Amino acid sequence: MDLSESARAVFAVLAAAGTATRPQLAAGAGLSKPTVSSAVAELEAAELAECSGTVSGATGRSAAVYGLGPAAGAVLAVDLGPAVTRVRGCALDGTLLAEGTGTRPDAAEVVRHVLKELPTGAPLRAVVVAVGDVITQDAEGAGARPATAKAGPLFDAMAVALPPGVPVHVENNVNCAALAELHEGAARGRDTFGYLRIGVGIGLGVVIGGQVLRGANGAAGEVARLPYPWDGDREPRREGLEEHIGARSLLRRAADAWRDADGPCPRTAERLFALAGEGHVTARTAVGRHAAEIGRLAAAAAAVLDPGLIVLGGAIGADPQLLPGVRAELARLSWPTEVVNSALGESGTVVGAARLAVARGIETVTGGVEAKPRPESGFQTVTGGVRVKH
Amino acid sequence: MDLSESARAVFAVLAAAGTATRPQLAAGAGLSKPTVSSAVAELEAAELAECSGTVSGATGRSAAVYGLGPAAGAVLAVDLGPAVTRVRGCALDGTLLAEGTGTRPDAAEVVRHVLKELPTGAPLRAVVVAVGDVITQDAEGAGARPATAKAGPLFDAMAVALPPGVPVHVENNVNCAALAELHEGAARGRDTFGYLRIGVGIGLGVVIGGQVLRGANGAAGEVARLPYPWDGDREPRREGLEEHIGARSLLRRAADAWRDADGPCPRTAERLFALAGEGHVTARTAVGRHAAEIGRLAAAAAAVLDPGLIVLGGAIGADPQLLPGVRAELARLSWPTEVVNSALGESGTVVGAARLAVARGIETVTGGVEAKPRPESGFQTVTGGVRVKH
DNA sequence: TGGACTTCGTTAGGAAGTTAACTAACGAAG
DNA sequence: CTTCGTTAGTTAACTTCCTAACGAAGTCCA
Repeated sequence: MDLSESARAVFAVLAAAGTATRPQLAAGAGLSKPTVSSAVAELEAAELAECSGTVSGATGRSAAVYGLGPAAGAVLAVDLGPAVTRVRGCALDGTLLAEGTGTRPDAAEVVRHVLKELPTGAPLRAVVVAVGDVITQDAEGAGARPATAKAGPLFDAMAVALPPGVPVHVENNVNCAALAELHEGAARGRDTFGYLRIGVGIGLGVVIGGQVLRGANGAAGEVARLPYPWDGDREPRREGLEEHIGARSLLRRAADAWRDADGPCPRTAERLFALAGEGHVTARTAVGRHAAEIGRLAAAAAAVLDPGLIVLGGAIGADPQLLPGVRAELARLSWPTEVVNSALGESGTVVGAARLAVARGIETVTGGVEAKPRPESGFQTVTGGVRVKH
Repeated sequence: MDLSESARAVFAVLAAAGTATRPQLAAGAGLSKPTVSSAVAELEAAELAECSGTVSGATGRSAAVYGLGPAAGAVLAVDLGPAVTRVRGCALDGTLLAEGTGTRPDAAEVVRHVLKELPTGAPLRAVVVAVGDVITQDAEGAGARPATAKAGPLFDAMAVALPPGVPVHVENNVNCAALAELHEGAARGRDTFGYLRIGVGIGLGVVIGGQVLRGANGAAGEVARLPYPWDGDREPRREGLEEHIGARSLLRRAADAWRDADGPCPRTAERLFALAGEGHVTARTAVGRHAAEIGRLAAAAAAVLDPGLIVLGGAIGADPQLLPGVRAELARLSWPTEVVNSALGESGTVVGAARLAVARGIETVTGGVEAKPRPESGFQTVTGGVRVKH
C-alpha cells in the first residue's frame, strides 16, 4: 500500500477510464511511457490493476489492455428517499456490481443485501448516503452521523448495516442527482449548469466548473427560500415559494379551476399531466400556468448564476409538457439559457451518489493526486477496426 | 526570458508576498532550499528579483530579503465609470505606482498621464478595464475591443492611449469591486461571498472559492433580471427589479410619501439618507422600507448561493443605515448570513481591477504555474524582534 | 511469404529536484 | 572574548521522471 506518486496518478486515470492501454494511461496521466510502465508494474504487484487482454489498431503492435484488479475494491451508494431506499454497489471504475431497492423502513436490510453481493475480499472504500436535507458539513469517518434534523433517525437506522471503519459521506440528494446529470445525463459535456427539481418540494443543484456548490451552510440551491410573493405591497413569506410551486399547490390550483364538465378532478400530478397530454383543456391550462411559474423560478436561478443550461427533474419537473412554457418565460425574463429534461429520472440520486462514492473511493487509493493530461496528444482516438482479445 | 519551472513558481510567491526571504519562498512555493537558491539566482540574473536587505530573527543567521526587480514591470487598471474614470498603475506586488482620476470624456488623457509616471524601461504586462456592462467573453490581445453594447464607444475612446502589444482584459465593474472586497476589503479572509451593489442600477458580484463567477453568458450576478413582481396573479416584467430597487425608485417612493410638513423633498439619495440620519420620520420610513426590499434581494441571492456573507456596496447600498433592516429581512427569510458594508467605497472597482491586472501580469511571467505550499511548515511566523537592514 | 511500415514497450543517459549533511553567520550566555 | 544554540545557505548523493533511441510485435501489400 505504498504506491509512488506516478502509480497513484495512473490508477486515477485507469479508474476513470475503466480499461486503458499503456499509451492511453500515459496520455491521461501526463506521464512518459517508461514511467507508466513502472507504474503499471507497481499496480499489478499490488493487484490494483490487471491485464485484461490486448487491442490491435489498424497498424502496429498490439497494446496490452489493463483494468482494475481485485484489490481495487468497491464503494456503496445509498439514496434514502422519502418513500424508497435505493442502494448500489459499484467498482471504482463505476461499473454496477449489485443493486437493491426497498421501502423506507427496510433501508438496513437492503444495504446488507447489496453488501453481501459485492465480491468478497475486495475492500469497501467509501459509502455515500444521499438524504433530502441540508448537509451542514461533510460528515466523515466510521460511524459518523450527519447533523441533519429531518434525516437523522432514518440515517441511524440504516447505518447499523454498514461495516465499521469505512468512511461515510452524506450529501444532499438534489446535489447527487445534479452530479448524475453532469456525468451521465442531460448535462454531459458541460461543466456548469443548474439542476432544478420540482416535486412535492423544490430544490436546485448547482454545478460550477464540474463541482457541486454547497454554500456556507450547505444550503446553496435551497430555492424554497427565494422571496415569494414579492411585490411592492406584499411581504414575502418564509418558504412561500415552495408552497406555491410544489406539487400540492399545482393540484389545488387545478382543482380550483376544475369545472363539472371536466370529469373527475385529478388527485395526482401524474394524472393531471396525463389528462393534459390527451388534450384536456382545463388540465392543459393548469400545466401551462405552472410551466410559467417554473420558468420564473428558472429565471431567478439564471439571474444569479447564468448557468447556460437548466435541467428539469423531479416528479413534476421531468414532464416534457412543461418545457415550452418554461423556455418561453425564461427567454422573456433572462439570458439565453437552454432548458432540457432530466435524462435519468428517479434513479438520478443513487447514480450521482455512486459517482461521488467512486470519486471518494479513488481518493482513498490515490490520496488526492491529480492527473494533468498531456497538452498536445490527448487520448488516441481510434476511428475503427479495433480488435480486442481476451 | 527562459525561466525554469521552479523559478516561475518562486516568482509567483515573491510577487504575492512583495518581499520575502529564501526560507519563506521555499515554504510558499513548496520547494527545497537548494532549488530556491538556484531559482533566485535565475531571477536575479533576469533582474526579475533583487536583494533589498537582510532580516535577523531572534536568533540565528540573518536571511537575505528579496523583492521584485526592475524587469518585473507594471500593470494598469482602468475603471470606466458612468461619470468618473479612475486609473491606477501598480507593480506586480500590488504596490501603487501612479494614480489618476478624470471625468468620463478625459479617459484617454488620464491613462496617458498615469502611464507617463510609471518607471521607464519596465515592461507594461497587462491592462484591465472595468466597465459597467456584461462581458461576453474575455477580450484579449493588442487592441482587443470588448463586445459590450453600452461601454463599447467609451472603451474605444480610452483604448487609443494604451501602448500596442499589451494584453487588455475587460471585466465587469461589480466583479472587480467584489474582488477588491475579497482581498483588501470587508470580505478579507473569506473565499465565498456575494457583493451586492445598489445604486442607480443593481448588481451582484459572486465570489466562490476565491474566484469570480462569470457564468455562461458572462451574466452571473445580473440580479436586475430576478423575476419581479412575482405573485400568483401578476406577470414579472423584464428587469422589473432594477426599476423597483434602483436609486430613482427609492426617491420616487419617498416623494410619494412626502408630506408638506416634511420640508423640501430630497432630490438625491444622499440627501434622503442625511435626513434619515437626522431622525426625519418620513425619510426614515422610506429608508427602512427600502432596506427590507434590499433584504429580499439579498435573500434571493442567499437562497441560490448560500454565500455566508453579503457585502453591501454602491451609492445607496453602502449606507450603514440600511444594515439593520437588511439583516432583519434576510434573517426572516433565509439562512444565517452575515451582512456588512463595503470597506472600500467608490475606489473598490479600480482596486479590484488592479488586483486582476496584477494577477494577469504575474501570469505573463509565470505562464500560469501554480505554487503549492509545503504542508507542514508554512511561512515562518516571526513573533517579534525582527531587525531589517537595507 | 517477405519486406515496409507503424505502433508498443524497454533500455540508457540526462535534467530537475529532494534529502541529508556540512559550513557560515548571528545573538546570547558565561 | 569564547562558546553554544540557532538559523541561512551550499554541496553531494540519490530519486524520479523525461527524452531519445532501439528492439519487439503487429498489419498491409506486393
